[in-house]
This record gives sequence, structure tokens and C-alpha cells, in this order.
Amino acid sequence: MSGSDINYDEAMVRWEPDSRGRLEQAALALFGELGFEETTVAAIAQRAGVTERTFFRHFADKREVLFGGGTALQDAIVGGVREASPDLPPLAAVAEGFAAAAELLQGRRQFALARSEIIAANPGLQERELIKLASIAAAVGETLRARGVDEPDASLAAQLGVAAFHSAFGQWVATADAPALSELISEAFGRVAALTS
Amino acid sequence: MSGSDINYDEAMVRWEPDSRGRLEQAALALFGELGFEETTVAAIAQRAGVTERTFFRHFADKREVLFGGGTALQDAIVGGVREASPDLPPLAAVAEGFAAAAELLQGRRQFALARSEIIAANPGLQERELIKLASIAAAVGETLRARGVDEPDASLAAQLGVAAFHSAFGQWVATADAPALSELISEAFGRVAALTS
DNA sequence: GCGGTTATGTCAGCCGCTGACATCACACTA
DNA sequence: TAGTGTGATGTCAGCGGCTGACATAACCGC
Repeated sequence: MSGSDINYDEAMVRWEPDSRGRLEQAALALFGELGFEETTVAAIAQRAGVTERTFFRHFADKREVLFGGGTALQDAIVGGVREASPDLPPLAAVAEGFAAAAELLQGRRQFALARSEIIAANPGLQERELIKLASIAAAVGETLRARGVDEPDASLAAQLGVAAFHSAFGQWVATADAPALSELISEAFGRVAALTS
Repeated sequence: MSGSDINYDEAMVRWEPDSRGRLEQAALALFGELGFEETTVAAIAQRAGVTERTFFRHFADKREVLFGGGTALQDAIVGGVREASPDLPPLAAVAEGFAAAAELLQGRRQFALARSEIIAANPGLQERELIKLASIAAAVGETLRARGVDEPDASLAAQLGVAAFHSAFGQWVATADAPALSELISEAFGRVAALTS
């Protein structure tokens, strides 16, 4: 139908589309320029061309704008653990889960680096990062329990996995010519095993 | 000397002593009665007989009133690790550190329980708890490095220790007739070892 | 006594965050 | 074509956490 070629002149639409995306962009830019603390939500909103109130409709709080895609990683890890071969011992299943997640991050080292620098510069953001890791550990523990692992072994294995992952991830973003993340992860699990022998 | 029996009438002193202690008490009580979110700093200050401003002179933020004694625990752990026999492998040294800390908590299970219930009921407080654990892990890692343990093993061993401690602590507060904390801790370290075999 | 120190009070104000209500393009239906 | 939602946004008032700046007065050492 010819109805689809209506001229959507700017004057016709009430608001620019994708205000959420614009808010994310504006926030990232301002955090980089001024720092997290020094950036007010009002300033983010203004740069995005919306109201402060609209910011809080899209993000639960100021920090959340940096942690929007956090669930995808957790889902990947949990999925990997769930689908690990049922006869694997707990920690091996956990290792498989994190290996699965590694592929999801592999191409995005540059982005991960920028983000982790902003986070490293602000204690409040580190808290949020830790919450995310704790949430991953809880979800992995839950998944292990569903595989028949009893407490407290399920939670402990999950925490060991998170520790290994965190260590590997830290190395990965810190070194420019780092090996593949999955390789670093499997190495970290190896080191955990070696530490307890 | 007779100078010590001066009558310190209330009217003589400008302020009641130990305002920090009164603030802690008032906060604990109000958090228990109303919950953390519903308790305002103004209310805490009023019950303690001081100004809101004074609260923030003693505690960096509202949550900190629950985490005041956190450094003592960390110091005990770090001290225990530092003074462990130098020829012990990393994880064994860490285990000794946490065993040292156990004694510090042993008599305070009731208090620890009340505190952990308040924390469990509020996400913001859980963040702070995680920060505390992360800070302990960082300090333990540092201590291991001073003992000659290289990265990333130092950080990994520290994280493993924190995971074991956290697991043991959780069991300890959760069960009324729990064994001694030190016993649970050594058991948790044993489970960590078993998981990696 | 005297001056510095220390703990507190007082006040103004920013900023994160929320609830309540108004607005108006758009989509859907009769 | 008119009427009727619906959903994303704006507007406004306000609370509560938190801070800086300055004043006050007991205490401590000299």
C-alpha cells in the first residue's frame, strides 16, 4: 500500500526514537569524559534529549546503565553447566559452563576493557560488579543442585568457578596480546586444582 | 589522688560520651523494628541523641553502621596468614588465617545471626557484604604475595579461602546447634580440596 | 590561665530517586 | 471517520542520603 511512504518528517513525531539507546550512549560518553561520580543523571538526560525522569524509567538506577546486558552472560554460563555431560564431576561441569561463556565475550575485548576501566575507577560500580558475580555463583550453584550435587558442595564449586573465571577475565583484559579467554579459563581451573593438591 | 572522684554530673559534660556506640545501638534496634530501608538516618540520630550530621561523621554512609567492626576480622585473618609457618603451601596458610579469625567470632554467634538476617533482607547491604569479602580476599592475596606466592595463584588461593570461609560461616549462623566455627571452616577447606580431585 | 584540638551543632544545598498526574502521537475498532 | 485506548514521555513536588562550611565549647597540654 502507498500508506507506507508517508513522510515521517521530524515535526510529525512526538519524540526521537530509541531514547534508551541515546541514554546509554550519552552516559558512556559522559562517564568517560567526567567520571562516574561527577556525571549527574540530569546531564545524561539532557545530552540524550530527554528528562531525568525518563532515565529512571529505563534504568533502575544510575549504575544500571552500565550493566544492562548482564543477564546474557549469566544465561550462557548456566546453560553451559546445565548441558554438560551428566556424569562429569561438579567442578568439571562448572568449567564447561564458563568455557561456553568465553565464546560470548571473545570478540569484545576492547569494549570489556573500556567498561572495566570505568568500573575500576569507582567503588560503587565495583559493588555492582561483585553482585553480578555473586548472582552468577548463585545461579550456577542452583544448576548444580539440579544436577544432584548436594550443599555445600554445589555452592562451593560454583564459587570456585567464579573465582577461576574472574582471575582469567582479569588477565584477559589486562594484557593486550592475551591468549583466547577460553584458554585462560581452562588454565585457571588447572591452577585451582593445583593449589589444593 | 582525690582528683579522680570529681562528680561528673551530667550537667557538667557537653555531650554524652560514646555517641558512636549509641548510634550503632540505635541503628541496630531501628533496623530490626522497621527494616533497613524504612529507617532514616535522621531517626537513628534522634534516638541516639545526636544530629544527622554526626552520624555521617562516624560512618561513611548508612550501611557502614553495620560493618564497623569489619576491619578487625580482616586484620585477624591477614595476621593469621602472615604468621603461618613459611613452608606451608599457599592454601594451607590461608586456612590457618581463617582459623585464627574463627576464634574472634566464636562467642558472638547470636549477634552474627541478627546481623546476617538484616543483611539478607536488603540487597544494598548484601553488596556491602560482598565488598567486605572482596577486600578480605585482596588483603589475603597481598599477604600471600609477600610470602612469595606468585600471581595468579595468590589471588586464586585467597578467593578459595574466602569461599570456604563464607560457606562455613553461612552454615554456622544458620544452624542453632552448630559445631565450632573453626571446625566448620576446616571442613569447608577439606571439601574444596575434595572438589578438585 | 591560654591556645590548640576535638567532637559536635547548625545551616544550606546537591543529587539520586519516586509517586502522581497530564499530554499527545499512534494504533485499533466500530 | 470518529471515538477510544495505550504507551512513552513530560511536569512537578518532595523525600532522604550525603557534603561543605562555619560556629561553638569542652577538653588537654603547656
